[in-house]
Amino acid sequence: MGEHQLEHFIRSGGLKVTPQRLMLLREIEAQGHLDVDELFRRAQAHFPSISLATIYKNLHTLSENGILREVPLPGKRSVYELHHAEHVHFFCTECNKVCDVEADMSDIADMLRERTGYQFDTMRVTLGGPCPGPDKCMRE
Amino acid sequence: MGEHQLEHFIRSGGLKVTPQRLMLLREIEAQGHLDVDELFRRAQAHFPSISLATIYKNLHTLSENGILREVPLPGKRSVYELHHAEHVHFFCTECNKVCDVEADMSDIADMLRERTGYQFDTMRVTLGGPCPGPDKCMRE
DNA sequence: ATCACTGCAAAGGGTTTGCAAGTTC
DNA sequence: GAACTTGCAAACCCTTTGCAGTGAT
Repeated sequence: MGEHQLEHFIRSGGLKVTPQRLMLLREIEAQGHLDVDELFRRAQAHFPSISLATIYKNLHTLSENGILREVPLPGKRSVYELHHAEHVHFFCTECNKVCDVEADMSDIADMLRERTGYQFDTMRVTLGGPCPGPDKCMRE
Repeated sequence: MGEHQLEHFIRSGGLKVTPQRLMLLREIEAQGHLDVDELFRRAQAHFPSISLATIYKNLHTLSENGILREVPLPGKRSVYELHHAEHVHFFCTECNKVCDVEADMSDIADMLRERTGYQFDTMRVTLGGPCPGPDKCMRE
C-alpha cells in the first residue's frame, strides 16, 4: 500500500499523521499479523525511545477507526492486521503464527446469513491446526 | 448433560472429579458462555470461599483436556463453553453477549478444506453485530 | 493557536505461581 | 498413601491513565 493511501486512511478518521503511526502501519503491513510485543520490538528499531503506551494507544485508536483489525486468538494475545476484505485466518498450533488464507468468503457469508437469519456486520473465521509447511504458512 | 457423563468426561482426561469442577461445568452448561468474572461470581454462590485461582486453574486444565473450549473475542475477555460440535457464535456488539447459532457447519468446513487446501483441526466462526432481539439472542 | 499525540512514570487490573492443608482414587 | 486439587497470598505480569512537553494542521 502506498504512503499516500496510508496517510489518507489515517486522516479520514480525523487522526493525525505521525511518523510513529506510519511506521506501525508499515510494520503490520509487512508482517501481516503482529501482537503488541512484536510490534514494540520492531518499533524500537525505528524509534529507540518509543513507549509501549504509544503502541497500545495507537492499536486502539487505529482499530476503532477501522484502519486496523484485532484478531483474537485462543490462549494467546490478539494480533493486529490491516483491515481488508473478509478473509480466513489460519492459526498454526505448532509455530503459533497466523496467516491469511486465500479464499473468497462472500458466498459463505451469504450462506450463513440465510441459514442463521442473523444480519451480522462482521465475520471472523479462524482455522487451527499444524500448518502444512513453509510454502503454505511460515513454519520452517 | 447428565451428572455421570460430566464425571466421565473429567475422569477420561486423567483428572479428578471435585465438587468445584462439577459446579463450574454445570454453570457453564446452564449459561452457555461465561467469562472468568461471571464464573467466579456464580461460583461464590455455591462455594463462598472458592478462590479465583481455582477458577483460572480449572479453566486451563479443562480446556487443555478438551472438556471446555475458549472462545476469544475482540476487545473482551474470552468466554468458555462446553466443548461440543462445530458451531457458529454470534457476538452481540450491543449487549456484549455471545450465543450459539443453530447452523450445520460440516459442509462449510468441507468447502473451506477444499478451497484453502489446509487440513485444519478446529474452525471458529464468530459473527458480530447488533443481535435481532430477545427471541434470537439475549438482548432486552 | 489549537488540538492531538508522544513518552514517561505511576497506578490499576488481571493472571499466575508456590505452598500448606485438604481431597480423590 | 500417592497424586492431585484447593485456597491463600504474593508475585508477576500486562494494560491503562495522567500529565507535561512536543508535534501536526
